[in-house]
Amino acid sequence: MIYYVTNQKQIDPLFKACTVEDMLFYFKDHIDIQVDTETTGFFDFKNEILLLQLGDFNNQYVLNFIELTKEQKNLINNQIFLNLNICKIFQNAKFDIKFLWHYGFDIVNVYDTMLAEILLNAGKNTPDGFYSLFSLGKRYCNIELDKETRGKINSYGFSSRVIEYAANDVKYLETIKNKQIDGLQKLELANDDCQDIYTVCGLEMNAVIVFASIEYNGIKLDMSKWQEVQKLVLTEQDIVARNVDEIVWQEPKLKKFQYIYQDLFTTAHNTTTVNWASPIQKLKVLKKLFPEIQDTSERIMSQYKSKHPIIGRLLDFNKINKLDSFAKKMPEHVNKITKRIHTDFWQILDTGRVSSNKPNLQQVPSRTELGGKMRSCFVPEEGYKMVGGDYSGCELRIIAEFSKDPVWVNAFKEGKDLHSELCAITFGIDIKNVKTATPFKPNIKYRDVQKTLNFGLAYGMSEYKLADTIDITVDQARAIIDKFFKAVPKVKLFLDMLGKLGKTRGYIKTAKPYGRIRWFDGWDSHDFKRLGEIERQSKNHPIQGGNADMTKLALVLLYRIIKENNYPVKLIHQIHDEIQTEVKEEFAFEWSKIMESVMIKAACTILKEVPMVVDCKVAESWSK
DNA sequence: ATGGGCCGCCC
DNA sequence: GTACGGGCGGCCCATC
Repeated sequence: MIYYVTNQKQIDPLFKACTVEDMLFYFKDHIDIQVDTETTGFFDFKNEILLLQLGDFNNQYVLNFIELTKEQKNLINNQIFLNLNICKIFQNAKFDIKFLWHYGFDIVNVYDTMLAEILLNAGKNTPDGFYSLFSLGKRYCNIELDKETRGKINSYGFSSRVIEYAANDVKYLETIKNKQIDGLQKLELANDDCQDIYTVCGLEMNAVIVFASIEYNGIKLDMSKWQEVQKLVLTEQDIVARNVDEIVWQEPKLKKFQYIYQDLFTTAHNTTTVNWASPIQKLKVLKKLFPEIQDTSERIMSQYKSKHPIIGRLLDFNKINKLDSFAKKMPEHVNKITKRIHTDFWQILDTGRVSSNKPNLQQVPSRTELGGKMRSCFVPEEGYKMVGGDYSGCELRIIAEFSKDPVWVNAFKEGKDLHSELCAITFGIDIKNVKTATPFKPNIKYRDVQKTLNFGLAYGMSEYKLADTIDITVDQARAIIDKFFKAVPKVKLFLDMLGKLGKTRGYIKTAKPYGRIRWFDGWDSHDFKRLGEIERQSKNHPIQGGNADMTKLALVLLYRIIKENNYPVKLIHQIHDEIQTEVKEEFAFEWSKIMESVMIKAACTILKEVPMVVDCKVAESWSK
């Protein structure tokens, strides 16, 4: 039965009229309630809720949200949303939660059918729309839900079709949830309590509220500072462009090309204007100098760096061009109402990591000097500080923990520098000399080779890639890798075991207590390219995914602590192994200590033997 | 308008 | 018979 909660005298006979109080009475002893909202658009601090739907399989209540009084909203909030005993089931909860917060509601105990479905299928090749409610309805309930009506809902009143559509959107969620939970339990991704944060399911269902809050809070961009940096970028870009131009002018082989900066009076006839931002045009010009050059990427071009001065200039151009596009775009993402930037997270990638969209705040430049300046434009409000924490050497510690290699474990236990320790062993040199040049390449230090190796092995790096990365021959690279694995045999055993496990079972999991699963499909025993991929992904998933599990747990614990104590702290960003918060000035130092201990506590859930180190800093801006 | 490819930014 | 894991997106350019 569909109930329509409204003040209207006449309603469609298909529906029953009822009051908020009637509805609350019906839900009194429920443990699951299915929730959805219909809104005027995507959440942007301006769009509004039109309908709020609450229901179970038998009865769906469609509330005309515009007519709800403050008292009625309070009742719904206290008796349903804040009721710990009632699980609120959503499809894509993050969307609705932000709207509900905007109207003064708060929420605990959430289950998201979309997230559960993503967990169940991580790594699988799924078609577009696989996680939509329409698709879930079909798979789990064999029902064809209406997908036309959404978007045709307007604020002029609600037609019967709209109300029926809205009701159906919450009718099947509980059925879907129950079937998903069966699947999740079979894979040990959930236990009887789907909110248990020490299972993957419970972790994600708690984390969705945290990611909603990070998006809702947003992050402040100091606009005038940003414009200053943008000017610096433009100045630099101009210099680089003129440098390119000058070299083209001086190079006889490039006589017929010119760049826009070419002085009009000296321009020769029959010239072609080159857009250096175009890979195709750039390649055409470079082929005049190096007919065999394949593309204009940094990887390829840098091999020609010593052969012609234009190469270095074009590399500079590519980089500064990139920074320029960041500089140009970022201000467009500042919300008109909040004056802050609100990203949109995708909560569960195949490894369990999170990605960030529109804008991607996980790729704000930081490595170069100008990049660092761009990052420092992200600031706290007046009277607040930025407090950030990051896991130090997170992935390397995970390798140490699970390989149990004594060299790695001891390096972390004793707080030594792992790269230097391993470097001395791999190359058989004294630890004091790890920062000296290698015999095969005088511009590369021993320790840098080791660093590349240590990080690369978590990705299943081959001798070809190592050779490419540090510019040595494949034979030299192979010799280094052999020596390295001889020095730390347990690491090799561990990684080989993971690679084999993934290939034989068709899936791989992160460590206990989580065991986040990643499936491998679309391959057969002859498909060597795919098998190579699976092997590398099998090695990487427990490492990268373990990092993701730990960071998500830290976020959930931090969110709880902030709420319970009403701390003046906002979670504002997450970058894989880093968490950023905005904190009232007078509380910043104390918070940095709390944050450090909570992040370490989260890490200890996964790392039992190897210690974790968290670098927590109070700062005036987001920095490296 | 749309979409694929190039290339570079992040961890 | 491959050749480094996980991402996003601006820009160019071909295509419609």
